[in-house]
Amino acid sequence: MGKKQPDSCGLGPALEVISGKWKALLLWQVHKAPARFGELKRLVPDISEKMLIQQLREMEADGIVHREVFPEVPPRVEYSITEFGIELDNALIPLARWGKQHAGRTDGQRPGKASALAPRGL
Amino acid sequence: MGKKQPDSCGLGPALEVISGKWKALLLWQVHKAPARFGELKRLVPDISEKMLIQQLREMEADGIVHREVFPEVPPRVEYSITEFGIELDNALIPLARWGKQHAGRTDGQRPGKASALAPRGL
DNA sequence: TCAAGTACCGACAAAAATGTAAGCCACCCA
DNA sequence: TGGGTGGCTTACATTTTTGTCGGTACTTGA
Repeated sequence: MGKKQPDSCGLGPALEVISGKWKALLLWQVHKAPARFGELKRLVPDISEKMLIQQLREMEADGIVHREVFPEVPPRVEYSITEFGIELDNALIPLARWGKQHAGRTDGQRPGKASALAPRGL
Repeated sequence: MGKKQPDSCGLGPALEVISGKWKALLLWQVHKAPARFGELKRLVPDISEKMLIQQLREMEADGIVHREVFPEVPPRVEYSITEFGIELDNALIPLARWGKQHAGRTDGQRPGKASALAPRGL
């Protein structure tokens, strides 16, 4: 970090925020509607509880999702998208369109990939 | 892949294509101007040769950069951005703007991060 | 009393991504 | 004959990310 490079285009922070295996998927789920922990678990069946909570916490720290505890019985925790998250979502639309338009050129070509990242159905 | 989910928004492929530690940076460099191997090495000083060639090859496989060998002496290899890559670049602009606008909310908050991904100056 | 549901935490292990260092081959120049 | 450049390749090590599995605390229902 000695010399500040003139090429700070903002992509770094942005990519960091969504580049978890499940983050985009989770962002999209809470974008559709607020959801509670167990609900998200059901919506994204292949995620483990550890990963679910971990990614949610990071997204919370990054300000794109909001976590609210309702002191009821049984306890209820709801995750919802923030304004900040909605803007991110919108910024992702062109990228999604790009991926959709040219689907098939990249996907399925590399056999050894596509297992760790991009679970499926993005 | 048993049941096709209705939520194929294209983000998966797109994220897979740019989510390497150096890919966005490299895409941006070849976007500015075609460059040869050693040139890229100089432009992105912290990348190792192995990573450089690896990421370039993957980007080539994904169709976003083009590799051309000039049978000269000394041998010359030039990497340039493709049409496909330019479109990707454009699709990334809103995302970059998002990251730039809200810089500081995410960056620098998590001490243990920012080392593996997003080298610097994105 | 036992099972089940909700929302987690944490140790450990596997897998994936990245880094380090060395070597290769063809050529040029001295 | 030896060193330097260009564009790689390969083996191996380290770091980062993700997964597995078990446990916690509380409460309701059978």
